[in-house]
Amino acid sequence: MANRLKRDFYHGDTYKKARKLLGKRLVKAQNDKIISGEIVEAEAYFGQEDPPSHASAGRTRRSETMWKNPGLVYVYLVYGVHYMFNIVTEEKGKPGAVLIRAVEPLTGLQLMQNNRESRSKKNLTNGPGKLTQSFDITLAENELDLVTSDRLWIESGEAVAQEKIERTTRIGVSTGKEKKLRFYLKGNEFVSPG
DNA sequence: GAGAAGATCTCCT
DNA sequence: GGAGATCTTCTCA
Repeated sequence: MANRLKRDFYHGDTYKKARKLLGKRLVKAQNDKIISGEIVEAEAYFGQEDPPSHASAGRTRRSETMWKNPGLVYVYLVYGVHYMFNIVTEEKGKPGAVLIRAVEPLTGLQLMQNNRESRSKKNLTNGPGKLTQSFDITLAENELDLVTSDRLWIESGEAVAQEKIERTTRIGVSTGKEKKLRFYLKGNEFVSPG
């Protein structure tokens, strides 16, 4: 836990944070066991000027977390089936978040397979709905603070070379498709199929 | 209080 | 490659 990212990492431009989160380690404590994975894919979501972002509709009960302190976790349910895991960025009072779309499993493989009822390793975390299942992230984790929580946090990992980062348009959104706000590690097999 | 839509995954053909 | 699952949240009456 020594390498845990501090508040100032999350504070600031969402676009840059999405890119910088690649290569970092997402860590979850579950029943005294540790689950962790390297972030290999992320997307940036802004505020009012970004149609697919929940924040574009204004401050509502669901999206209120995006206006709160950077470093908080924003979790919500899509299609009544899958949880999405986001990290709040920007300063307090300004909406912004980074959606974690995929991670590469590092530790706790057994737990992940139990949480997802045993699939192939590659299928555990190569998509936003899958990784929340593997990490056992639900609405109960909404508004957790990654800086102070003792069950969910992010650690710094190996530095990622600029040329290994690919930038494309976001996936699964119906508006604002033209913006290239999705980042992923080139060639990594745990990046979502899209 | 009812109706519609959604930042996805899985199974089936 | 396509549809169904399944429920929270928001909008409008």
